[in-house]
Amino acid sequence: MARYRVGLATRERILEATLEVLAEEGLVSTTLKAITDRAGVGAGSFYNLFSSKEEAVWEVLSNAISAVDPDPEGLGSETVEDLVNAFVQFVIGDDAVLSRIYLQLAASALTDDEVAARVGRAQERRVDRFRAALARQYPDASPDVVATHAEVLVASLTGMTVRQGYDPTFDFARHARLLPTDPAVTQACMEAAEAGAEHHAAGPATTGSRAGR
Amino acid sequence: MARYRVGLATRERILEATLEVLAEEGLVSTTLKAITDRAGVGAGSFYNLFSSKEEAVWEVLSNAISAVDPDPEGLGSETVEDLVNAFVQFVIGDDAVLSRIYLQLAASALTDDEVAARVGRAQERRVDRFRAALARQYPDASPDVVATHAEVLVASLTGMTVRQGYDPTFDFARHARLLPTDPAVTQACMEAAEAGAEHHAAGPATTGSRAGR
DNA sequence: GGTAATATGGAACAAACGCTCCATTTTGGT
DNA sequence: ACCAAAATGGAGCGTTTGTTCCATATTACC
Repeated sequence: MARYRVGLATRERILEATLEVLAEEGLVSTTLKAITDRAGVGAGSFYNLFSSKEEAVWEVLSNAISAVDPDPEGLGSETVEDLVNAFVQFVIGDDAVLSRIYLQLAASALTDDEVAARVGRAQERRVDRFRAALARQYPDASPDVVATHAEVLVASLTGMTVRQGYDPTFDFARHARLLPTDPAVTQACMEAAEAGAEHHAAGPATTGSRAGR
Repeated sequence: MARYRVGLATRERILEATLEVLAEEGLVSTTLKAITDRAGVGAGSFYNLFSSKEEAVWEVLSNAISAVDPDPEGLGSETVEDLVNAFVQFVIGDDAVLSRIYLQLAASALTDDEVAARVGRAQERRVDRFRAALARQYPDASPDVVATHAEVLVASLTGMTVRQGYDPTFDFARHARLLPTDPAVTQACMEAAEAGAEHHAAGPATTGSRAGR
């Protein structure tokens, strides 16, 4: 829709404004007026470049989604530490707005199937990369344990991102780097859980079954 | 505002409808018409009982927030396992709508300071209960390690709740129960991280410092 | 059963929403 | 310099939002 240089320039300006407004106002509260005001353009200019508000928003959101897992070049040699560090950068780095938008997305996934599908795919890819890195670093661990461990790892990072969202004093980087990377931890937990389940099956067991020291 | 029995009854009906609509439509997309239609009342009746839409919504949200940590009676004797099980019930139990609303809240905390404050307080209470339970079960662990472990534990559960949000096939209960409850895990991670940091300080270290198997 | 307080549904309101339309200006190849 | 194509800002469209107003119906106490 844009063929002159000025048009392409304002297009970029609009996308930038959309990103900022999304981060500040949230996904549903982002209005067209807020976008055009910040970009310094009229509604006519906007609709000359985008067919709808949704189109501009989705273009920004797609970038946010793919920005979670950067450096596709390092695929196949990255370590778990590398992936965790990339996640930390995503949350507290220069482009931290993206992680805020990502959380908005996760919330709207609850009520919007299309969003759920896209976020789900992105998250799946991320878990896969963690799984691959874990399998590379711990070749002796069983695939099942590695898969579960990757799942828990990504979930923990996501949860800390939420925490960081409403509590900016939370030391995200420190906590993120303290997550266990060794699948042996998960293996131990699985065995403990199994033993606990048997123990549970043995006696009727009240809800307050103590683990003790 | 309600003094007759019929008034109190419709008030309850409206709150119930609000809860349902909130869970289905999300926090921002919940409209007054959706609420009144589902409750089967006119707008006049609504404003006879509530001074604004926000008031009804907040009343429901407050309940959702406090429902995260039930059974205040068990305070002081509950185990970590108990707390995890309570969380699992919160997410996949009969009142699972509440966990959906809770996620919506966490997202709006990003753009609304009042929401952030309330969610933050609730989360703090929850971490405290985990910390207390951990300290009870592992009296030999250092308070600092226990605190960090509680933080990581709650974050992991929250992250899994997000996961469950956009992927209903995710086995929340299984993964939740596989989380490490022993603070020794966190302690080991802290020591490993410290060693890694020293190692990092020693050599200029590329981003790809391998952990090895 | 009379009566004042409360409850009820729906018409009507102003504000905000996404979007269209259009007169005007700017662009870029000739 | 010319001119068709593209870019621009803003008035205004229809719709939806939360809320108010009010005539009527119901309630509960004497």
